[in-house]
Amino acid sequence: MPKKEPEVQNQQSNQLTAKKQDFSSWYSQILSAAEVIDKRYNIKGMFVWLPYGYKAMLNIKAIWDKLYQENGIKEMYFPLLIPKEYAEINDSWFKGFKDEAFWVKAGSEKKPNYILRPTGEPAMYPMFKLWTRTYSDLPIRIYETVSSFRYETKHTRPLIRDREITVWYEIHTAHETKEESEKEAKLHEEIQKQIWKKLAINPIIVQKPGWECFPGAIGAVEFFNIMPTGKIMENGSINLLGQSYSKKFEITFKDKKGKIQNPWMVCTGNGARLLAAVIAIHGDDKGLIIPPEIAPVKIVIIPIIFKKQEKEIITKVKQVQQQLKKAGMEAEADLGQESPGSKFYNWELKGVPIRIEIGPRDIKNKSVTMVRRDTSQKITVKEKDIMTIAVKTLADIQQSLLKKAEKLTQEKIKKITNKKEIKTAVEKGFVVQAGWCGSGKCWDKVKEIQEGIEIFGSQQANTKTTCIICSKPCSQVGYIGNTY
RNA sequence: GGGGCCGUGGUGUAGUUUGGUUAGCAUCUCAGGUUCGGGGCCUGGUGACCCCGGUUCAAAUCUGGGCGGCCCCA
Repeated sequence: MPKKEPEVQNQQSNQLTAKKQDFSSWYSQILSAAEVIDKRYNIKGMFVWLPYGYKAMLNIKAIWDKLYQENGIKEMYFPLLIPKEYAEINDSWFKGFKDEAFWVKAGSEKKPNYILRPTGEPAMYPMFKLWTRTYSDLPIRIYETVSSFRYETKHTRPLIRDREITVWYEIHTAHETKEESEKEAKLHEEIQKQIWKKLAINPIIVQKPGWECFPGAIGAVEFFNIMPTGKIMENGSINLLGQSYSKKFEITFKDKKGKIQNPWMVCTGNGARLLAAVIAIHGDDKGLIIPPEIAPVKIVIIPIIFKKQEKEIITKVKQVQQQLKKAGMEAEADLGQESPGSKFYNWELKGVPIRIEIGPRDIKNKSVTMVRRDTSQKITVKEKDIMTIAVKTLADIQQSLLKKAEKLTQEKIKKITNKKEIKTAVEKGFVVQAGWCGSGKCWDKVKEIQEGIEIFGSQQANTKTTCIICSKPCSQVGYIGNTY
């Protein structure tokens, strides 16, 4: 039996593994250390959301709720159980999911008759069929936030690939015309861009190759993040379903001329991966860095207590907290017994954007000490200026996080023109951008380079270019990388 | 689908090769005291060998099976 290697990076249990050294370990440790989730629930791929992490997630949910509802998309709720007969309507769907679904058996039944929803279509579309009779019943534009369940045998990773996909929203719409559905899809692209802005992340937005879309779909736009490892993570897609699903599920309407038609459909969705991206992209060796727009606690106030002035200091801490709270800012005062240094470390782990320290020195000067989580910059702020400076600093943190994330992404994209360079570039942790003619032939050739490497999407090129594989002139670029 | 590694207090681990003392350490937690401008210190306390068999005077250690976790390859 080989002797176990001592875990060097874990000698001090309070210390995170360096993010650059081993991203996987860092990610895993930080989820527990920052109290995002508790992974010890005894089903692979399922975990417990802890209050702090769940609040961050729900703050993201609040963003999508607001944006979708403002745009007239209504929230609904469908049952988690899908009856077998609904699932069987779409045979290709059923074939794909029946072995990777959780089947549910009622007490006395011999065989399971229900599936825990792996996706929403078979729960929703039979109802769409009932609701749709004439063109005036359209459009249908609805969404729900719900869990999805997939019995994945591949290895799971919290918030990224789970067996219960939690806090997941999915939007389904049905329209009279193709044009209308395309307009809807465009709207969703804009809405998702706005969500990403609140997360201070700039994703790569690409057109998905047709053959990679849902069967029968006519196209899809996908959002990707480049992870610190250089691997790419799909993070949201907008699918133009065409009429394939409405035909399968026999959703029909009478148009203005009385002719029976199938509506054009769009679906899109996302969930906890949004938070995973925030954690993975903004976090550093000290812990999380949560963008102010979604931070569960925006400001933490820590008293620096000296015996003689204890009361005075605590009073001021509470006073400042009240002042911030009145202005609608989530501020927490940490009055615990640990030493200040220990509190600093803990709140940095949790990624609270601003820390305010109040000690004897501050009392004397009628000021507070303010520290930014992202830059560790420390400033002294006069008491009367706390609000203004805090608001300004939070906005500034949001901005500079976005800039930093954008820079990181750009640095990881390598533009190349020689196909021989693809493999080495990807192995070095780059995402490759190169001309691509759009053909399946050349797509296959890229896939053949190495297991895992593929063109995951394309964009219109700024200038004319040539395909990296077949050298034909073309006007689009493909993104090549190693998928998560 | 194929292969490898591993299950010890809440967490991270030592001990397993060669069976044998009260299962060690750190951290967390609890009580008390003393501290407090970057993980303070002292004293005391609670808490563990994944499950079921087998071998043996004796099993965390060897062995069979189960369950669970991690990793690699297709």
